[in-house]
Amino acid sequence: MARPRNTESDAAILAAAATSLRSGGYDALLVDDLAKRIGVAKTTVYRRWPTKNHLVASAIASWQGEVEPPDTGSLERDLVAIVTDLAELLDPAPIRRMVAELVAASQREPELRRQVDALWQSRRDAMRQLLNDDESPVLDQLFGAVFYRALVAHEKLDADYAAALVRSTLAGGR
Amino acid sequence: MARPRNTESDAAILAAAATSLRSGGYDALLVDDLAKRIGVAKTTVYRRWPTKNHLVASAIASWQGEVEPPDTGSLERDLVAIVTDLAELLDPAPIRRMVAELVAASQREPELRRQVDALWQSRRDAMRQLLNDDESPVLDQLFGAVFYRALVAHEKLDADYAAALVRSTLAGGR
Amino acid sequence: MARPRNTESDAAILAAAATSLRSGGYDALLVDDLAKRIGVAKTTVYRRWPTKNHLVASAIASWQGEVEPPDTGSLERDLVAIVTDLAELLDPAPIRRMVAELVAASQREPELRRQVDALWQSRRDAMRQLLNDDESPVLDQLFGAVFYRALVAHEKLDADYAAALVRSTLAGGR
Amino acid sequence: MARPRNTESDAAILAAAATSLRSGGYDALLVDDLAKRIGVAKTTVYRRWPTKNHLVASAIASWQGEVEPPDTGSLERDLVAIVTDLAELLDPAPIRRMVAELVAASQREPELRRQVDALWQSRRDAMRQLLNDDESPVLDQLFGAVFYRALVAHEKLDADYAAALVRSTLAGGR
DNA sequence: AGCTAAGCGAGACGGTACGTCCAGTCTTTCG
DNA sequence: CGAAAGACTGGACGTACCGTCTCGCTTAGCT
Repeated sequence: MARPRNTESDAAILAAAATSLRSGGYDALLVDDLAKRIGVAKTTVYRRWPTKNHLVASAIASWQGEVEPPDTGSLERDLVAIVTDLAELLDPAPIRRMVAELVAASQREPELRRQVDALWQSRRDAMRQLLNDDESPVLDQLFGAVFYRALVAHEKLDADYAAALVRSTLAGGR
Repeated sequence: MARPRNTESDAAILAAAATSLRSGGYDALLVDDLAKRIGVAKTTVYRRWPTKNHLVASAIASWQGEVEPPDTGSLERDLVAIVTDLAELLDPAPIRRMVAELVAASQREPELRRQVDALWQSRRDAMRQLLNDDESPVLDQLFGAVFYRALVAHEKLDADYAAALVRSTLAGGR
Repeated sequence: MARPRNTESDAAILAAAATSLRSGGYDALLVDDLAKRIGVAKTTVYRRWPTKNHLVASAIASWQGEVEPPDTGSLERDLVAIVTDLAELLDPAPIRRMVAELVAASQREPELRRQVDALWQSRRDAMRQLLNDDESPVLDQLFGAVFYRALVAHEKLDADYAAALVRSTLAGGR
Repeated sequence: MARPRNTESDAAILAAAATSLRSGGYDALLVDDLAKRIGVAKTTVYRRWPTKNHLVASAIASWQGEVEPPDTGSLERDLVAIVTDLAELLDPAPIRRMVAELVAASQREPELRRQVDALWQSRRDAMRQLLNDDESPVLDQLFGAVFYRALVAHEKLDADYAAALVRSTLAGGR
């Protein structure tokens, strides 16, 4: 019944936030600047996201399309598809940096956690469906390895690695 | 001729920093508070560490216990020992929070990265030695799964999980 | 031809405004709160009064009846009647506070000035009529003394003072 | 033992505050601008005065000139001197505006009141001494008339008026 | 009876200050 | 020179409140 929120503002803010994040990471996103840049009042930002952190979470979530569960007929090929997609997503340094910030922020703020978790949800769903086992640690092994190389080991992530990882996981270590 | 530095201050600062980090992570460590709490001038802190980040790095480095490579005669038992150790280390929420902060900070600041990496080095070395293969993704699968559950999936980490993870990794998924 | 304004809203708004003003003065009157409290839209307030200041002026004016020029047959008694009335009006601290705000606001905003001036007009008219002299500073002396004690000197204002003031003014100082 | 406060900053801040107040009254004094203008961090201002209001109070207190009690041998001439001085002080519109703001603010904040009262103190003292009567309403009549014309009646204040006012006050109305 | 202009509740919006928080640097005095 | 104390710069954050705007709905009164 009241004046509806301007959905263009939502989009503009998210877009601007994403741009800032990509360019210089978390610290490059200044709420004041962002608002000024897109011609919106700071209050309009804070009405939508109570905190810079919340905005960051949304910005990332927004730039992430849904992931379709692959269906190549082969479990291995399907797994490779999913893992490769994630690996290539997490390879660029700016992305690693931001994902790391998000992971940290999601430990601090429960609200944010939900949004960040949602980021990976479709990938998890696709994987669970393929594995057909709700308990198997295989999901952790595959996704974990990718995150681990991105955030902890600082190693390269590409299609070759993804393939090797899936192969190793399916075959077992000795 | 000049007054020597008070080495007790070094220790006190590191200890206080570690305490803060454990309790609330990176953001809970405020240089001002820390100095006041232990009765030291802020300058005394900054004379030793040029930056909060450097201090954090030192604090972490100081508390990293060396991990002895186990030798039970069985590869699986050895792996379970290492993985269980890490899993139990990363189970408590405050630790997760802080590790997440460190991971994020280490993406921001290259200097910090080296120190944070050093934190896990002895575990990596032990694992590499057991695996006897510098390229195998198995290390990523094991450590990655543990970090993943701690930081991304927010799931429990205990000895049972560690054992199941090792078993799954060695046996292979199907 | 169009829907008429709801006159009950006028009254409710004025009443609520007066209450706020009495309780905590100018700063205690928040248009948002006021509207919410009485279940009226902010626009309904602003349709009637273009500004918080205008509303404040009306609120005060509304609670102030017209002042009848007294006619006791004696100039002194008439003057005492008028001055006592004003003095007793301006004695309570909340009123002083608000009058002070109005005086200040009327310096800022010419529009408001007219309304605030109107507040005192009937008293000025009555006085002028009694004095029968458009130039005499006596009006300033009488009204001025009362305002001065209320706003600048922070001294008591009661019937006794009013009588003494009139006496002194008529008699002259020495 | 610690670094002492920079007393020049105190003075510079007060001077800048006074300038702002004179130019446009209370609302023209913006803490941010002020700090920027004199090359000081906002925190340096807030370290000294917890609030804009406190700063305003100090600024006013700092600029109050002492008034010497005149001694011409004639009561009337002495009174005219004092009243003329005040009248000419309060004639310019910007001053009226600011005085009105101060009067209002001093009703709001007790701390401020003391400082604002001090502004007029030496004039009151001089007047009391001349009148030689602690109770006489004559002081209220004279000062009150001037303030009244400045703040309520919006009428001219000059030496002629001051003389007429003193004459009227001494002679009595009728 | 329907059309229309305005009132209304709800709340978004632009704008502008305010006061707070912290990192890192600088300055003073003492030992 | 080292250390304690704390002032200082600098810059972002989130809050508060004003006055305007835009919805969708309601209510006269004119045709």
